Amino acid sequence: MVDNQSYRDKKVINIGIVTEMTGLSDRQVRYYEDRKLIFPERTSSGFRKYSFSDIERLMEIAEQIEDGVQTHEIRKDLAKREKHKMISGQINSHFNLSQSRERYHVK
Amino acid sequence: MVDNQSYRDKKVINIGIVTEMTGLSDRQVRYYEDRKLIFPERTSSGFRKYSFSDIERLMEIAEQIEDGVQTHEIRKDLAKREKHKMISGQINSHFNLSQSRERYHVK
DNA sequence: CGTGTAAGGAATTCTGACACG
DNA sequence: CGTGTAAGGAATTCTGACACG
Repeated sequence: MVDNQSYRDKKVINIGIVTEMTGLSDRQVRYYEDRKLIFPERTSSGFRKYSFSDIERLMEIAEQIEDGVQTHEIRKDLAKREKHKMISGQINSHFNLSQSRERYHVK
Repeated sequence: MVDNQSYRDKKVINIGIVTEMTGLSDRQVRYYEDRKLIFPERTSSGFRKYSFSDIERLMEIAEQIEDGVQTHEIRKDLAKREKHKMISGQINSHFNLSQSRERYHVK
């Protein structure tokens, strides 16, 4: 079954639960989205929906921020990882959709 | 890691997503709770929170209802299953909390 | 019995902005 | 740069009840 993985990645969690689980403020969570570090989905009415893996990701981000890493750097690390995934053949949808173009601009 | 299981059982999903995923109405979902077929948690403000396994359970319930099985019967089947789990040593919290007393009354 | 619905209220989330630094 | 906050509005969820059957 591929189900466990899908539970981990399925975006069904409101921001309220996310802040509770991560200890971050909603302001922080939204800001990291603005900085392109996380990619929640939206309900038709505009509510953000997160997955468990988003929550894990946020905890990683929080650690780095505490260590003084800037969002810009964290973002570059993400790009690096995604690149490896591409190479290994694991396509990531948000990467394809929102980052592939940019990669050829960012120098 | 025990994490996959915890994702499955962690109650973090609002009723809106549940109705969307199961195709049931909120009225139905709440009714099945009233009938003691599912056991969502509550936020401090009273919002119901469901897990992925709750959603799976709801789909099972929906099937049985369609087959004309009454909630009362579905509930008894649940009790039966829980009993087996007890025997095999897998304690289930809601069973312990809300049903163990009852078992000695229900004839 | 199982489910639909209108009703009123309370809690959640959203965006854009000002603030500090 | 990263985060707090007050502001106003829109969408969500909650409960108890009436309805049908």
